[in-house]
Amino acid sequence: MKIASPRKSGRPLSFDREAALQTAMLLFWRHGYEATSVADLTAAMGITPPSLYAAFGDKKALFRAAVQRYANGPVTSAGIIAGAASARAAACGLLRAAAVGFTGADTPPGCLLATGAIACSAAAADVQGELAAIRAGIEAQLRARIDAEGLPEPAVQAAHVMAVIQGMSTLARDGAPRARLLAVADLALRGWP
Amino acid sequence: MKIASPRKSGRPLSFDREAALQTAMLLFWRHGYEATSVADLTAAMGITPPSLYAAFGDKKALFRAAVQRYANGPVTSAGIIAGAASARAAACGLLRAAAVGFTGADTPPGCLLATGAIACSAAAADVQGELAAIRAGIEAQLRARIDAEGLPEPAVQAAHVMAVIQGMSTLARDGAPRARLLAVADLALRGWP
DNA sequence: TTGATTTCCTAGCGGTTGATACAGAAGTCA
DNA sequence: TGACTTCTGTATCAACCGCTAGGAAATCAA
Repeated sequence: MKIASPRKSGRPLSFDREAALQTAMLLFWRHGYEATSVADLTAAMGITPPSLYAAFGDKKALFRAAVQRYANGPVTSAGIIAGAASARAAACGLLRAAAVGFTGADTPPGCLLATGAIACSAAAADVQGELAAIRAGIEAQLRARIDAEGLPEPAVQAAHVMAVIQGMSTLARDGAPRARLLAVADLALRGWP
Repeated sequence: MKIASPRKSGRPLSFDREAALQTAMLLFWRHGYEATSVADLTAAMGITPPSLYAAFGDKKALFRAAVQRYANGPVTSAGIIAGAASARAAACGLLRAAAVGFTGADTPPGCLLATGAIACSAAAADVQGELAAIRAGIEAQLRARIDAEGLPEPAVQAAHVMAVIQGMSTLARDGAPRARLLAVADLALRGWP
């Protein structure tokens, strides 16, 4: 039974797997899952289709890995929520992180989780569901944080924050600058209980 | 020169053009522009490809006609904004109409303008831009309404309302019921100046 | 060097995409 | 009735889709 360290031998990889995954993530981020073709991916990653399939499985698995890389970056929603001093601080942190993350100079505008698979064919329904599950998880964590403080309407408050975040993704895609998004984030908290 | 009424002669259409357009609109609404194939459309509309192309031009023109039909329905954003008694009433009307419109029993969840062409390939960049222009137009009308009353930060207020509306589309797609969306709409107005 | 192992690229698979040539059918006109 | 116009279905186009078979090339242990 193979326990660990499969003693790699044979021809080594000719490309940086993490760099290729980063490139794929940026493409998916900009164009979404279905509108990004394998030909687009291989061209941007600088590899051929067989290398892509050998390294990542298939297009769906590559997208999942890209989403994983996106969600587990230096700033995570779970980290913001858990590390905040209060539910209000958690909501504020999420909104501000979204405003900044959706308007990065070196990244596509908007949010991969929000736009990666919103309207897609039946063949991508599972991918759509996975992103929805991630969004639901973030919303549930925020709701639990609000509920723990005994604030009113935790579900509605959490849903409102999520809606503003998803909407800011579209605003960013439509060209709204970071300052505008940060102002919207502040405004969204003005109705906090 | 052909002035008007091109004196239709020849074989008449064997299908109801408006009903077919309605069917196409619902398909685009659910799956978006690119994920809806011509084969999907012809199957649902009950016609063959040549009939579709003769009646509507091409897929892009059919989508534009569907968007037109969607935006010019019984309830329009421009009508809500123009008919409201105040800027606050306009924002409230838009938010509530969105909550209701995104959770119709006989229509797909969410908003065609929000999800019809969010993340798409370069070939659909023009369609994406057209939807963005429609969104920008609605936001501009709302902003003008706010500005006319001398309220503070009209641009940010309008952007916030638009963000909540776009976000509610995603919430609806993820299964949020109408009551939840209406509660979010009310909450979004709590920070009104 | 030899053999085992792994990755590499070339070429192409079957299927789907949006869109159309063609010929006949079904109407309106005189 | 017959000329004319328009719509209809069949059958298909070239291009692209996600994906892979097959063999050459590169690295390892021995």
